[in-house]
Amino acid sequence: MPDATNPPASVLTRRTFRRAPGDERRQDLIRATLDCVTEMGLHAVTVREIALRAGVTNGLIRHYFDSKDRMVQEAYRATMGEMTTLVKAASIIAGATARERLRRFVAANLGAPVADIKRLTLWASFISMVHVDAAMAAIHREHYLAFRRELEALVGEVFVEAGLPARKANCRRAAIKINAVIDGLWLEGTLAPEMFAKKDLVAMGIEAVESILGLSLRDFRKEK
Amino acid sequence: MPDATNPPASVLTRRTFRRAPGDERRQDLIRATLDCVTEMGLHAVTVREIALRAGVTNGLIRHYFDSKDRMVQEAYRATMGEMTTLVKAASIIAGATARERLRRFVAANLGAPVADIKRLTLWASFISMVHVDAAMAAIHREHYLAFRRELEALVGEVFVEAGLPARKANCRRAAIKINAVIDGLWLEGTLAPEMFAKKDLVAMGIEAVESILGLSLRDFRKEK
DNA sequence: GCACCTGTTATGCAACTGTATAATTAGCCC
DNA sequence: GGGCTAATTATACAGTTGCATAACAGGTGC
Repeated sequence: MPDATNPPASVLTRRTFRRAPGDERRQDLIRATLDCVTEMGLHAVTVREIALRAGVTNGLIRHYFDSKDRMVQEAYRATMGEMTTLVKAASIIAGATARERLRRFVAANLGAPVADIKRLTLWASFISMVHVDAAMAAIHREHYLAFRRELEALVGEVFVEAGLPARKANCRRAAIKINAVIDGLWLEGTLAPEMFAKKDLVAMGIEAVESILGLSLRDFRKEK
Repeated sequence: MPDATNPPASVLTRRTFRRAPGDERRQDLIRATLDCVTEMGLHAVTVREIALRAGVTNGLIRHYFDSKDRMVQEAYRATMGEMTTLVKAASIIAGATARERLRRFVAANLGAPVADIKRLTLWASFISMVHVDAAMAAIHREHYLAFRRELEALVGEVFVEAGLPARKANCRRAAIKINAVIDGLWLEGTLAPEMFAKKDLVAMGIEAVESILGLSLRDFRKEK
């Protein structure tokens, strides 16, 4: 099966290759896995297709992962971690008020590159495994809790900043509701993007969060 | 492969069968498909397993469906229709106020049998196909719009009942937000059921909807 | 009770699947 | 520059997959 990088040369030559340093190859394989799930759906993913996309032969996969299932689990972990990183990067800015950070948190979740149909396809594929595969369930749980904990802390700061009591039970309740709004709008907006202007989606998210918290998220210090 | 209902008898006897009337067999096959997706995940579903569960031989599937993909699509349509029916049945009650009906609508979405991990597994499996399969995208769109249209109408009635202006744009915006809250809480509560008391989830849903609408959903006529 | 239609079974096939294994070779250390 | 190690290729294998086809038989109409 000669390709551009490996011309047939002589009939009996082996394909040339390079040894990838560090865990570069591992990353490539995970990335290829995610691409496959995105484009073909989890049900159609095969180790051969993954290897093809990563530019290696299929035997190599078993050198890096115990099994195909294990590789898919790692891919799940990777994609969730990526989303968390993206949202954190967008919302953690020095010197900003809690309100401003919460607003950015919401906006980051509902805008590019998080609100993306490929990402949603990955997410749904993996979520569909939670009931079937205990390892996937554990990964889900881990990331859900981290997400909500972060949101809960942010809500607490917002309450304090507004001079309101920040009782833990209240923060948790609010965080659960806000988490729901974010997830739901992310789904709606990503699955039917032509039905929402991007800014509208973010605006609705912020409005809904304001309603739930019972206070404005506008940053008066900055916005005059 | 003899089983209980078809003992080997003589070595050369054919398995007995009955001709199912109407579309009974079709329904059986769809139900079997849904069971398979629920228990094994979409990626592991095979026509043989489906046939086994439906109590027929695998060749029969092609007699009812053009292909496995087509059968999965029909199963998607069926499961979404079922959820819609369940929610409608719970919220359409004669003589109730719009507020009461909206409250029931929310409760029906967040309680059994809609908030169920098996149902969520089905839903996620199918959603993961929306980006890959145009037919699945069409089915999703159809049901999403029906759901939101229903919710939009209900919100309009609630506004009117409360003596507020029910402008279409406002109703739509509110419906989108409420839809998001319902979807999000449904996800959270179903994926991590041990973290929420059932009544709590419904209570949070109703609270959030009340915040978004800016009015109470308590039915004063009935509740004293 | 016979014939006919079609729902149903039985069987086969070629392609594909995940994984195991052995042979190769790239790159590093001395 | 000559090994040594392990990353990588190549190949094989047994089981599975969706689908096609032909034979069969349940039920209906007469």
